[in-house]
Amino acid sequence: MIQMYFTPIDYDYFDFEGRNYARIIGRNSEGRRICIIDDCPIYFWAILKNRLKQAKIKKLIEKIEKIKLDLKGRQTRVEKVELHDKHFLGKKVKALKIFATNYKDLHDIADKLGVPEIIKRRGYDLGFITHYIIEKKIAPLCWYEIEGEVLTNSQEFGGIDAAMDVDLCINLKEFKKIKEKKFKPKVLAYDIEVDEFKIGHGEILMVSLVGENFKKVITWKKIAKKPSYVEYVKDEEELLEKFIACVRDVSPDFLVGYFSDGFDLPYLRARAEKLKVPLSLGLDGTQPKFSRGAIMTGKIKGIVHVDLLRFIQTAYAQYMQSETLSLNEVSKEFLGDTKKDFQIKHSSTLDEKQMRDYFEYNLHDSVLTYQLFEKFWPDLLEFAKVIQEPIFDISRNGLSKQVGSYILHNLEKYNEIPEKRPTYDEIGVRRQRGPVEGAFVLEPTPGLYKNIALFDFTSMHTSIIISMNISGPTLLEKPEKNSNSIETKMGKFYFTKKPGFIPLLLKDIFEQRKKAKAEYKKKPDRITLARSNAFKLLSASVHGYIGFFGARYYSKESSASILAYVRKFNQDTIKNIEEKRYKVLYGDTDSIAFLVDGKTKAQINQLLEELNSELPGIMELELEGFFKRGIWVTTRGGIIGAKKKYAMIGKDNKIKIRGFETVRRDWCKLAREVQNKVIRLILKEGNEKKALKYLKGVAKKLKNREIDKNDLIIKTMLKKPLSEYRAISPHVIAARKMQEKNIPISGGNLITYYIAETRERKKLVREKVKLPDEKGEYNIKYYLERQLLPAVENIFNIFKIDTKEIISGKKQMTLGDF
DNA sequence: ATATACACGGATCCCCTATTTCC
DNA sequence: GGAAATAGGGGATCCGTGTA
Repeated sequence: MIQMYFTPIDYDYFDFEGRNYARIIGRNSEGRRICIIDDCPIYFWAILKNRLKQAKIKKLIEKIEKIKLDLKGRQTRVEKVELHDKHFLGKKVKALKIFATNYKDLHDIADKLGVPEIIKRRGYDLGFITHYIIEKKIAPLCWYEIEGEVLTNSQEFGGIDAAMDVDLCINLKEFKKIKEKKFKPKVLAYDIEVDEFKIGHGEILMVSLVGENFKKVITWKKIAKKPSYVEYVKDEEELLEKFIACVRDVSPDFLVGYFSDGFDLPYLRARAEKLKVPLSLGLDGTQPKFSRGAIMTGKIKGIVHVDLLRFIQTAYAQYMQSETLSLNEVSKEFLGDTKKDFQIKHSSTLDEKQMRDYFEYNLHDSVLTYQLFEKFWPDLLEFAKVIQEPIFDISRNGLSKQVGSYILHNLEKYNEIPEKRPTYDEIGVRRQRGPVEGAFVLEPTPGLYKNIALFDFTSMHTSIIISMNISGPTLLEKPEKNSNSIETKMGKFYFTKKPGFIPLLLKDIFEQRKKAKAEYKKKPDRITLARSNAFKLLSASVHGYIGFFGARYYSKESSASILAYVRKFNQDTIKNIEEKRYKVLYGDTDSIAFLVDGKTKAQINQLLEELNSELPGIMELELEGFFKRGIWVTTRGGIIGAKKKYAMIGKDNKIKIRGFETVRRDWCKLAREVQNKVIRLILKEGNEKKALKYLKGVAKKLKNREIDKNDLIIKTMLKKPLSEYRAISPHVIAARKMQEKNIPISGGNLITYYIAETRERKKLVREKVKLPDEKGEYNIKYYLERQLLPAVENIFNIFKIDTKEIISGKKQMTLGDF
């Protein structure tokens, strides 16, 4: 027997003699790599019909206990059956806990239970790892004092210890959770360079590897003076072998790439296959396994393969400034560093110096990836600990999956049996029912306003779910007295006031977030911040989860009700503010902007307090801030006020711009910058004259072809494969042109192009599209009339200035000379 | 494949009518 | 003179990208 402190990092499982065993790879407190083997009770639930007689239940149990199955070359049987008092969807039920030998057979056993006494069968679709973590509570990256039997050259489990490249293999006997210990994971970042982008179609030229005190570029492209970090190999075959040897040598906990699920790892595999080099990266010598599906996922046994891009996509993208999630932009935002400048060309055309730059470039990509991982590690760590799923999944799962996992791991507190995943057909039906009515947006009156106050509801959807106790299980079938009710387009819905487990769970998330936030304020550090963010993201996603057709706890009625409350509280509050004789300018979902109108700060706070006193439960309205000026414009060509488009300037001169072309990446830089400057000039001084003068200057430059073509590039995302486009828009044409030039194009590519002059008169914009490096002159008419003017004309319209006339020079200026 | 709805606005698509062109 | 081609207007639709 051996005893040690241990933290789990990666989980998988195997079958031995028909039984499931979890295999957990982790580290002990000395930093040694440990593999522990453990099992857990395997069972699912059969929910019984109401008021079954004891004798009948007993008979049923006896019958079930006799079930034996022989499938997939494996014998399986029910080992025992217990009767339990449980909850299902918030209701008390009697349920049978049916134990069996193999998790994979639970579904088949459940299929054998089609008897009238059993109304539902649940809990067989969680996945073994999730089931195991729930059952044993050995959660990722927590710390445990473990006790077990060392496996050395033992025949137990088919000689597993000999196959695994770890320091120690232990058959777990006892464990208990202990206080957190410091843990610094071993990380290796990697990146490959190739000549042909299509997976496996070209040779791998080089691969870089970066770890702590470790920097290497492996290549067979040889030059005269090689940098010290470069290591030569004979050919591509040897490059693969060397790469594998390096990974095995460093033996990292995490092998990290950027877009490596979609590119680097599949490329390595494809080349390895072609050259018949086994890509044995796994700790047991196995090759990476790729899951099918639109997005490929590469899994390496024992080493957690992390594609950072995917984690950033789900957990961070919505809070980021970057326009794309390219390694370059993300590094700039989070590290203040960028990729090395290097124009990638076919390697055969590169001279010695360029090749040296290429090495440097390749290495630096891994350096950035390594540093980004360090940056995001606290977030990955806290997410994994909060949600209790392995980092491999945490780093790839979308928000619905994360919320779903969190719920599953916390059901036991409420004695709940898990609901099943919807079937494919059920999802189809749910999707067909269409969307529910969303939030309310108040139409603004266009204009420039002074002294504005902004209120907003704190975590509005979340606080409504909690305060009004909304969820599928708390929805009442029939109206009841003393319940919460709300009118929606789908009908009137009633929710019990007896707290349901989903609102309670959400309340718990909400409170834990508050706690983490307070902790962070007291002692700001990366970990408490990450924890706070994890709870924040989780709590903000629950409403989306409830309305998501793939969710276990999907409830369209609940989603409709939440949104109906959102509208109601916002509209009622607007009415209340107006009744107090304030002029409300604008409101969107959970916010309300209104004129201060000479009132003092204390009076506004008094108003806030009054409004808050009428709100139920934990709902709260807060003062977001005071603003010196704000502008709202009309819709294009219309007279009505445009929603989701405004700009305000705070007391601190900080400018908040929402929805305007300035913040949209599918407008050219010139239009965006000019609009931004115009907005700033107007907000800062409340005077449009300077802005107009500035605009005139830019228009003149544009007409004289003095504008840099780079400022006129339009960027648009290709969102799907080229062939799927029904409307052939300019960016589709640009993408086709790129394809003709053998630049690989796929959904997710940011397409750049500009609009050029053409010899003949062409009607459609798409006929004037040119790629940035294509020769041509920019189309003055297009950029004037379709970019520059549209971006600012609505703003000047507020001041009754018609920019069209001024720019085209058809009419004398009405504002005097400047 | 998958958190939700609302909203703007460019560009094309598509149908219609009026006008021009062609034989 | 009549059919076919073309232009253009305007609403519908597609598409991308924001706000919340």
